[in-house]
Amino acid sequence: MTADADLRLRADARRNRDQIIAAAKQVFAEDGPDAPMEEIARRACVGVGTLYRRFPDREALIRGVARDNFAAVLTEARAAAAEEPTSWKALVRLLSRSHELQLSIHLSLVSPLARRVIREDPATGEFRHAILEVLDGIVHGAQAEGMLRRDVASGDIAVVVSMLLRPMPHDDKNMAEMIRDRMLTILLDGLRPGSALPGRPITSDKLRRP
Amino acid sequence: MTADADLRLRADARRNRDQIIAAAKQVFAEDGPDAPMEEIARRACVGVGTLYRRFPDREALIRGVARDNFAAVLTEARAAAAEEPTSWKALVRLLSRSHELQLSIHLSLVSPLARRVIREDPATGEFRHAILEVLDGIVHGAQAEGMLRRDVASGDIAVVVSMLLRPMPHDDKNMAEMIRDRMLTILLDGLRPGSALPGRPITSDKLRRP
Amino acid sequence: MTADADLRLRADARRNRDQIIAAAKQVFAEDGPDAPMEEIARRACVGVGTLYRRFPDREALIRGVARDNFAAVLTEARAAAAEEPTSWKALVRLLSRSHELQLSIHLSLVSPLARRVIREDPATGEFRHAILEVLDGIVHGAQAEGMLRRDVASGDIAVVVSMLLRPMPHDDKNMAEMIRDRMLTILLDGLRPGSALPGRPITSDKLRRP
Amino acid sequence: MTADADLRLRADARRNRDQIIAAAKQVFAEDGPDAPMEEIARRACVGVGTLYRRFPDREALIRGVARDNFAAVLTEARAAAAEEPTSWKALVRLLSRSHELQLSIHLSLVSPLARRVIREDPATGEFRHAILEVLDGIVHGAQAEGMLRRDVASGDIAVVVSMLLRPMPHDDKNMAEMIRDRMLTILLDGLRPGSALPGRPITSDKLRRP
DNA sequence: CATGAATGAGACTTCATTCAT
DNA sequence: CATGAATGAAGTCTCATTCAT
Repeated sequence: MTADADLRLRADARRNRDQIIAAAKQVFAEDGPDAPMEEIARRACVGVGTLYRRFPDREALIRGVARDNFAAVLTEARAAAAEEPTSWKALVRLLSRSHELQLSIHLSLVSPLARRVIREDPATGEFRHAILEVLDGIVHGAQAEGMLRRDVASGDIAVVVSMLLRPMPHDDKNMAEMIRDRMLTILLDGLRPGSALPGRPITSDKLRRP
Repeated sequence: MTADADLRLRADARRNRDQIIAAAKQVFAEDGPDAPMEEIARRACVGVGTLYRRFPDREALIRGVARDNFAAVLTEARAAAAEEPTSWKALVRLLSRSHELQLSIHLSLVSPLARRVIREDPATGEFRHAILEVLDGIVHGAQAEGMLRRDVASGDIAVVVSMLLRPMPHDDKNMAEMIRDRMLTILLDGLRPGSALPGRPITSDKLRRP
Repeated sequence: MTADADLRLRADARRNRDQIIAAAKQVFAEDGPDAPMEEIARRACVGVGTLYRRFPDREALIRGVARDNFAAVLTEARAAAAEEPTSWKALVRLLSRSHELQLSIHLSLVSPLARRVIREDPATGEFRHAILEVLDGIVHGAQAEGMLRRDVASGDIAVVVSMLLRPMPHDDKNMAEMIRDRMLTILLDGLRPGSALPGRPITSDKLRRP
Repeated sequence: MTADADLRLRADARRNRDQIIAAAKQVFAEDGPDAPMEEIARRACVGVGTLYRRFPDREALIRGVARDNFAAVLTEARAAAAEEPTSWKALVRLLSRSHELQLSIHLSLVSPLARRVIREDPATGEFRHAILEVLDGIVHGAQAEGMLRRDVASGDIAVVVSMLLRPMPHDDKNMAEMIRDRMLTILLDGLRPGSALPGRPITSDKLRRP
């Protein structure tokens, strides 16, 4: 899930690195990607110095989080495709619970810096590509099953996912979850074969540079 | 549009205030609500001193922007309700073009500070309340017209609006617009009477504390 | 002696600016051009913020000091040329007491950063050019007087000055002064018409990019 | 060349030490004595830990470099005295090419820290003493030969050396060399018997605390 | 009142030094 | 012993806010 270079880290260094990524995910999610580096270091129980040794600057850290994150999403997408009996069910699963994905979306949504960093990182780009490929398969499958309207493509689905996974405007956990479920249903209803959509299907390569 | 106290401002002071709000909207939209105060002052063509005379601190400025913004949305919602021939059309109009609304949503989305400030400001709260009341009327109207599924309430619609108006994940203006149109159609399809939604309708008072 | 833009500064800002330059000269002379900015601010009796408002970063400060410094040297050179009865005496005066010059030399000697900044600043370059022009006149005059060997040019003299004005390797003030006097005499003796020098005279344009 | 204790080092440890000193010389020459320790370690192809095992802190490293350096200078001075046919020629040779010396001078010139460390290190002091003794012999010899003015002492010569060996204000290698040659000739001319110098000869003990 | 200068707290980053592996 | 990871103090710089002009 992480770059090859990291595999050669000493055990303790490796542990630190993971703690830092985990802490950064948390803090980024809570305070946005401008959160103080010290806060992240504290959360990871390391000194700032260690953080900076592993990630030379904020951009590198964002990059690190994004890669780890996209990698996790890819895993999740593959699992959904492999484990669900139908493509439509895989799609529903992806739409309902991709918590990892949420962070990436939040990140690239909120901060111009983060957006740029993510866009410019080739490794993240590859993950994105792989994810969209899996999604492509699911979309075509669901269309073949007659469950999904034929005038959408995996790019449309990516957008739907991103809409669903953005932070819901409610602080209450349960409420937020119910809201999300309702929106999911509305969207799924809207995704069934029905009236024609405007424009052309958003194919995955249209999102290459989001 | 603004609190009563402001009405007594001298003409030039008034102009300053408006310039500042306008500049702040721009800058907040571009750089988020943590943008340097000097930048906002510069854009408004006033000194920081003037900005601080009008808005004692950043929170006051955010408050000012939020009020102005919610007021504009209210105006827009009332216009839609008054001018469109059917409630359903009013709803579609609200969903398609509420650029003012976009900023509020962006603001309360992105920054914990802004979220708190908006939530805690009673004046903004009143605007929100008024907006949801108008929306209530539209929703009931559209349901009476048989165009809108009966298991949604104005709170659900507010959520739908917020989903649609968040920044779309694409830098190309046209692409972003097409994406939005497609999502709008999908959502409208999903909002037509159809399969049952999970949970209970989100009534407007459920969103009182967003 | 300072750039035009500075003339429009408010009176207090102007005073601050001058204090900062003066403090920076002192501190640079004592601790080199890597000295903490805070130290300089303290010496100038201003906050760091003020220092950074006037000079956006260390390079800008070095540049400011260099300009001020070269301007002073130019004044000194012109005074020597104008006030001394013979060119040779003007030359001797320049060689003996150009305390201002000392700092510039120290600066450009000691720190790669300072060297680069000084070299790349066009304003400083113009001062340097003007100084070398004055020196040219003095050199030619002294040669016409028969006091100065004919196989040197103003560039050579600039080098001699720089050798003399570098910090002498002794902490005792008086000792350092005596040492300098002795070296001055040795050098003046060496500069009188005598045995041929190797190479070609260093003309001022050879030092354009020192 | 180095203190006795070092002689007992195992061969590989010895090699490490030498690599470190060599790297430090390079790096000090390029970036000054404040250069990062890691940089020096990297250049020496050892870990920082090894560097710190050999030299407990930066001062110790500077001390090590200074000793090594002064030792080399002493060797060079002795060689000049022994190999040149006349004392004057030995003097000229010392003045023209003492690259080792250059570093010491650079060091003690540039950084207050280095200056203090060098001054306070007894071992370096002894080397300095020995060097000045050799120089004394050369000076007296040259005076006896009638080539050197009688009102100078070895301290004066040390100063002349230090003037000549400081970095010349020019980036072009060839130019710098030509400049140095010209200055050498001027100084040698000035050192021939001639007009009386001011002050008293700088004897070597006057430089004991430079 | 408007202006923009000054302040200083706080965030970022670097690096000397220590210490676990 | 060698290594390079971890630490945190210290320096750089930014910006919210106050205040003199």
